[in-house]
Amino acid sequence: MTDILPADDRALVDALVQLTFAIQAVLQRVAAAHDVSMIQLRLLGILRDHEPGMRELARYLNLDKSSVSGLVDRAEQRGLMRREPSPDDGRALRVVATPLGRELIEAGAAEIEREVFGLTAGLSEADRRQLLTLIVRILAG
Amino acid sequence: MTDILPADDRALVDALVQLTFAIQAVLQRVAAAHDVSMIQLRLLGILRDHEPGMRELARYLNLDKSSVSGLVDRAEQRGLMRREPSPDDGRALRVVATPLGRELIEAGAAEIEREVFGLTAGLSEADRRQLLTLIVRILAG
DNA sequence: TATTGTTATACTCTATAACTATA
DNA sequence: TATAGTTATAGAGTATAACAATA
Repeated sequence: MTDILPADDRALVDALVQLTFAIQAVLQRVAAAHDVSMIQLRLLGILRDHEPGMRELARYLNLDKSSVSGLVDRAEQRGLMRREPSPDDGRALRVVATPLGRELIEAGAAEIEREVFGLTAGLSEADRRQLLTLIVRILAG
Repeated sequence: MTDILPADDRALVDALVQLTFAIQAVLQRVAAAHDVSMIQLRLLGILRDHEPGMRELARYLNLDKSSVSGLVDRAEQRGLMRREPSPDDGRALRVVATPLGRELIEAGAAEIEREVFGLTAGLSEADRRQLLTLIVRILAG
């Protein structure tokens, strides 16, 4: 594949959006394999490294706090997480993954890593380095 | 940014997933700006170049046909598309975008192009060419 | 008063199952 | 019988508005 032609902006945008759909399809499939929704998987992903309050969770997920109440309700009913009182603030809660929730997200994350990495099977090691560099620069923008 | 280090596979996967969320956020925002959902915008995107039947639409969107019935119901009520009888098959329909639906998707697509391209503002022309090449190779995989 | 969180309500999106009409 | 599509039903996800409890 040559680099001598100027990039077509629309082609780049189309490629980026198509890539998005391909990756979202992986996430969707992995979530479904564990019988949860993508948003629940994402929520568990946050709980991997955080014990956020409801408001913090709403900010991470870009949802209204009332939506998060419902998400956590259903996840709690499934035994994936629990609400704990905040030690500092009598109004606030901390949402914590249960061992079951942790198992699910660890397994899911491993599958996502394997499958998404698998999308890059056609690239060389140098290509992957280059791709990572470019994406990191986009995300830093 | 140097290329002398070997790529960390997990870092690449994380970057790809984060990029996905960033682009999905753009799509979500553009859809919301036009007061439609992402799935409705995507549906209209299909109607830009096709006049599919309900079953075909379900296949494109990877949804059950009954889900598509509801999507088209609501879009039709908003005047964005209409069902027409198929000339060939008495059972089948063709779904066609109305001028209003066409306006919406043309405007939305332009905004998406502008905003997604904007994400690459920190890249040089050569970087963009390289990025396009890499993504095309992933999608061809 | 402001903040944290829940609840009531309404709507969209989705799948499953049962149905109608046409092929 | 098989296919194209709809409808009934149920549940998840979401936002808005009103609320309770704490800061």
